[in-house]
Amino acid sequence: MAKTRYPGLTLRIMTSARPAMGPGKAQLLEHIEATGSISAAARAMEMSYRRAWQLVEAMNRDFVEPLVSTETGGKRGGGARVTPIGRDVLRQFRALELRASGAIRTGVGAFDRLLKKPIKKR
Amino acid sequence: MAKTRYPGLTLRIMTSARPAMGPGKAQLLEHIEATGSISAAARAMEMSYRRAWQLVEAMNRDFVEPLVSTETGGKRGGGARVTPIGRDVLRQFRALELRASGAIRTGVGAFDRLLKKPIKKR
DNA sequence: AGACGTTATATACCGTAGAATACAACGCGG
DNA sequence: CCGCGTTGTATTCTACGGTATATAACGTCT
Repeated sequence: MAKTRYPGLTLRIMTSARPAMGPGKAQLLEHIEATGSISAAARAMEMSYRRAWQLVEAMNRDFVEPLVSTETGGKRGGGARVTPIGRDVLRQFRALELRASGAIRTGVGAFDRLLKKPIKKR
Repeated sequence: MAKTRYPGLTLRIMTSARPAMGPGKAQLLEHIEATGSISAAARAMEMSYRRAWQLVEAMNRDFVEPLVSTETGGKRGGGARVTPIGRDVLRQFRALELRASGAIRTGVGAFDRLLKKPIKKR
């Protein structure tokens, strides 16, 4: 999964009520896509299973269709997959991050010079 | 003070350690500028004085010069003013928000159609 | 039948961010 | 000299987000 971060900014898409998509949920979706499991994704992110599950539940609730489908039992004991709309949401969000990041890149430099510690880059 | 929000996104400028500037601190600066007092700004935002003061302290610590200067005693009992660099930081941050918001405006529309509840607008 | 690794859910616990409260210092004005 | 409204600081309390833990249901495989 992409470990891409966008230096110096965090972007959150807000609904009227609460944050619908942000860096955390996006990364979780990527880990679920990579591992096929909520619990494996949670372990990879060093996040409790409960929290990961709650984030998945929130995403499935807030969007018109579930972003993650799950099944219990079976060969692997169960699993989770990112749905087509889930991949779509993820791709769109990453694109928005990139565009926002690109739009402010120059301005961030001036801002950086006013800070003691530099902007987060990695 | 400007009550401008940028529909659908929140932007935070991150240093290597922690968020250096975001919607909350920006709004606090505007209230301090408008009222000439940390406590009045806190009351206006329905925030505890302590929290407002901590945010001011963090900003004064993280930037090369204080964004807010204060004095105790005197006619009004004391007060706080946004320094020139403080106004500069605020202006730059609001500009960054605008540019980021503008850059993703079209994409946010597509995102919106995937959400049950619409994007925050006000 | 039983073991395994998941999802799904409940419950108890904890760490900490923030609120509430209290109080000293300051400086002007009555 | 005292009161007022600040800043600045310490202390206590509370609400809550998140962790840890336990357990049930599920389906496949041995």
